[in-house]
Amino acid sequence: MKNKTRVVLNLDAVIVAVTRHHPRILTVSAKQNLPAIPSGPLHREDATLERSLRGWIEEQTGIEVGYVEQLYTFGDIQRGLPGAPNNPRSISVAYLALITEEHPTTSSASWINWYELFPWEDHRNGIPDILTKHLRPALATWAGNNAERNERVITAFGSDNRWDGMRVLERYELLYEAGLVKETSTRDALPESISGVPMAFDHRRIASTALGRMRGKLTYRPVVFELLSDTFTLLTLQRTVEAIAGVPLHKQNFRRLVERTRLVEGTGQRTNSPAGRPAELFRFRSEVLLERPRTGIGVPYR
Amino acid sequence: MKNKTRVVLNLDAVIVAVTRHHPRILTVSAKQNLPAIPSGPLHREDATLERSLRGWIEEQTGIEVGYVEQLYTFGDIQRGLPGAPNNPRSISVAYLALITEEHPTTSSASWINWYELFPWEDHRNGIPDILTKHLRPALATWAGNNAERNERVITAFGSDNRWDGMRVLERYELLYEAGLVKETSTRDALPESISGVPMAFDHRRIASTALGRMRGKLTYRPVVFELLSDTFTLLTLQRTVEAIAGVPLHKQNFRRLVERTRLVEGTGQRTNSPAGRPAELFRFRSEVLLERPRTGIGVPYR
DNA sequence: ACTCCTTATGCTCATAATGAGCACTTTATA
DNA sequence: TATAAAGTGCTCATTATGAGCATAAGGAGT
Repeated sequence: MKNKTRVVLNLDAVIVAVTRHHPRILTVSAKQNLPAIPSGPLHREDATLERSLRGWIEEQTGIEVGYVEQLYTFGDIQRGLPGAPNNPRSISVAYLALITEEHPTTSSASWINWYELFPWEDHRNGIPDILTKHLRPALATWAGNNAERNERVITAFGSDNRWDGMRVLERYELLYEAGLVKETSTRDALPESISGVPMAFDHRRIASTALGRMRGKLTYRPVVFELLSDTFTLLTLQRTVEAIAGVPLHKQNFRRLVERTRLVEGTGQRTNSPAGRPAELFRFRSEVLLERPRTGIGVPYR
Repeated sequence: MKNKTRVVLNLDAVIVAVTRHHPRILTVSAKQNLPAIPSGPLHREDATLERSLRGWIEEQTGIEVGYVEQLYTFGDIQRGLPGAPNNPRSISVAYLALITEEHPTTSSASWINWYELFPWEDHRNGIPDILTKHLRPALATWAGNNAERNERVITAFGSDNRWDGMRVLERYELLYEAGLVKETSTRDALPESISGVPMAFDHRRIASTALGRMRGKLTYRPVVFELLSDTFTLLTLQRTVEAIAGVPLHKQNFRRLVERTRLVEGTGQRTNSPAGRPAELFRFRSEVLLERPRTGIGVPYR
């Protein structure tokens, strides 16, 4: 073996909760007061990365996370501090962690709405103006008549009737490259109300990876339930899905789907709602873990 | 910062090619002559992990890989050599790399059929006997009347009419845990014709992750084309998909699908087939990169 | 020239899934 | 007793999916 690069390994966690239909992630404050994703070390004693991760999350925040999934490993050189070239290389293994409630925050930690980071991703009330009035024009300017750029813009941002919710990372990276977000700190950067709240380091990239992954997963695995308490109403379920997916859903059809796939079962109980007809409380049928494989390109064998 | 664990980082590559309908991965020979996935270091100079990866792949094998995608980062402690407890921890960032042809192998490298590693994954000629006659019974014995084990077996191995092609890793891990594969080297291990060819370290896990990922990706992104040369017949396309997906496809429906999504376009040319009617040669329409978002759980917005 | 083999294509059909509406019920609170 | 909020039932057009039958087009062999 020749030159082994010296490496420092960190475990980053995008900790997600959905509270009152707002999808939120936990942040701590880093240099220049920018929010950052919490991060911790790999402990020598821990047999697996995930165990270390759970460990420091609980130490630092008191939260015992439920569902955890590895997201991506970031190791680009820009991550290392700009200083001496002999600095060890910084490698981050990023995880997605889901919890069922918004926990009390410690002094240094706070929750931030995912759509404050990515305002253009929230289509629950239709196509956001931010997109049509600001971002797309700005991107068009950036692309000019560079064919490749234009194609990338189209692919990532689609047109109004072709919006792929999963391409969150692609979109953020494009905005980054176009110098439209604060992280690039060019004078082209749009105001935060449009380009979203900047984060420290490349953490907004990590957050966008997480959102994209969640949206993807949603379509073929019942991850929503990791965000809900034991029992919930169907409407809450729907709103939670909408919060992640970023699009409105047709109520009747949603219920039809949920029924058909038999994802949940009713407890007899009902909510005592503040107003309106009380809703029935449901619980997740964990038997469904062997649920329908993804529907997709002509692979039969259901 | 407290105790930073010392870490050695490696980049592993599952290099995939499909030749004459056989999906193959490149292996090198490791200790005890077991096949291993090629692996290389992270070079300090390279700005991204991917660049390092491409670099050593070309150095070691002469192959210039096309499509590359990060798979997973493995860091479980068993990976480290069992020796001194102060050994640095071994971390592997595994990548999936697709190439269009089976390249000439160097002295130490050779290609191995994916289904020699996972014989139970090949359903192209119906449910394999290996599964019904050997694996499922063996798993049933292992599970006994342990409810949790049984549920896991069902989830991973389904029943004959519920087989989720994507759960390759889950299945391998279960077999591993049940001591049925050679890597665990218990006397329970089934013969290689049933349990598949063992690999060094945890490399069969990595390979299974890759297969699962490919099968998943296949259903919503046109990755097949990374495995094909510029022009190809529709039947070749179909056979390639089948090779990865591990299931047979209905020819006419497959063609209908390909047409509808307008993934390919015909060149006027035809093959001079050895027998039978010549097929038209097609090429991939790269314009389709903004192709249909995944179809799935009630997220509209096509 | 004809037959057979092999692969490519065209078309039909039943069933299921999807996206969108309209209308109406149920229950609690003001 | 209205009103708000939430739940339900049902229809309908469109598209997707899984499966089949039938036919066309070359090439090889007789």
